[in-house]
Amino acid sequence: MKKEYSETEIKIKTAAKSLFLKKGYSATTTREIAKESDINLALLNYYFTSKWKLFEIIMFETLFDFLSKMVEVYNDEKTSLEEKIKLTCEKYIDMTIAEPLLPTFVLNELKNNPTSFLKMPSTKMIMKSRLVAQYQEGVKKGIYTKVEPIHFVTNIMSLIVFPFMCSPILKKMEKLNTKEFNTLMLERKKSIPKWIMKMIKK
Amino acid sequence: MKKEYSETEIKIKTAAKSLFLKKGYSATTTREIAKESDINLALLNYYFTSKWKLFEIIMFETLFDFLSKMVEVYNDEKTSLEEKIKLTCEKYIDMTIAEPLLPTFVLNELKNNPTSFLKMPSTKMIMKSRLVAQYQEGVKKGIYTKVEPIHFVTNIMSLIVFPFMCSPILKKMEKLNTKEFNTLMLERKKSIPKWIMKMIKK
DNA sequence: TTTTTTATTAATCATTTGTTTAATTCAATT
DNA sequence: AATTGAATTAAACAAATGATTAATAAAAAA
Repeated sequence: MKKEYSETEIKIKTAAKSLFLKKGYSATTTREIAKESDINLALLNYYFTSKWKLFEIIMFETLFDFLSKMVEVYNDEKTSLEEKIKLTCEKYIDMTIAEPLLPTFVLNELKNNPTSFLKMPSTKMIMKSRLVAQYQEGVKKGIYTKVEPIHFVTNIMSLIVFPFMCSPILKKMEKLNTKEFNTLMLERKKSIPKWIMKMIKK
Repeated sequence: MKKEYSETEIKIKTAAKSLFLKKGYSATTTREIAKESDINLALLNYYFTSKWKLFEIIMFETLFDFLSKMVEVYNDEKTSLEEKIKLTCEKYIDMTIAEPLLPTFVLNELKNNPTSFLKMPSTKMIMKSRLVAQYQEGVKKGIYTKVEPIHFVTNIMSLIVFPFMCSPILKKMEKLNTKEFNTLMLERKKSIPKWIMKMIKK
């Protein structure tokens, strides 16, 4: 099913992804991609047909990767609701520290092109996940306060991801360098699960 | 202090802002702006020197507007902490429903150009606001659990703004049209203050 | 009214952009 | 060694883009 990429193709994809993340689709030129990946300009079209096709491939893989990892944690049969939230925080905070430009990039390009990328199969699986089921069981038992599951899921991701998207502002407000900012984000691995549990408990 | 803009300048600025919000800086062309505002292409440079200068003006005004409104609520002398949170939610959810593309646009362009826009004076005023002071008083009194004020402030904005930035995903997940999505967001006017209070209460 | 300044226009310029071409090199197969 | 197909290259193309020019129209000042 998955396509095997040659060395050259990987070089192109890697450079293109890095540039797309930094500058967005429109501001990135094919010549920059060629230079960064150290290949001839024509090879980009030779292997990927067009800048847009290359972008679509990168976007699809990035989204697919993200959603798969999400669904994986959410559907774990062994873990409790609270553990799932903890694991989600740990995983995504680490992931976003490693690739901090990704969330803003994805959401921005998704805004510019809402339809084309959302054929993602895994999108809907989130609402049918074990995590959501466990929350709803808790509501039935009267342990948790009832809100629409979509709010519950959104809140978790909001508290994890949004601070990264605000990093330019937060860094300015608190005079933080990247290392200090990351320390602040790492603190949230422990705090967010506590906050979320407090939010839903009666 | 503030420049008086002519009718033509306003036409240009309005069209430019709308296009920048929709497609971002790079994907917007000067010819599109001219067409949308129904002015001659050369007038853009006549009044605003360059596309970039025009963009800077729009960006500055947008950010200034946003931050001013924020600081205004945060510094109200009459309201309690909980009331401030409620007012913030109401104000920003309404604002973002009116201009849903703004947050993603701002954060994305800020990412591409972290330095140039962050001369904003009001940025640092947030941490010195009455809202933060009131929270810290509560911590001293032992009513609220102690976390860095920056987390407290970030959490509020995260819960308000991030769901809007995810609207393409949320709409897809729940098969929502814009009206239904907005209803969902309006629900959060009441929920977010409750959640935040639960988060900070011991 | 005449003059001067400001606003608007169509046409053009120099670059940049994504993409294609045709030629060449390289590697594998016969 | 000769042949074939894939990979790589430099050069070029056509369209688009930000910006400028020089001429004209409109408004304001004299």
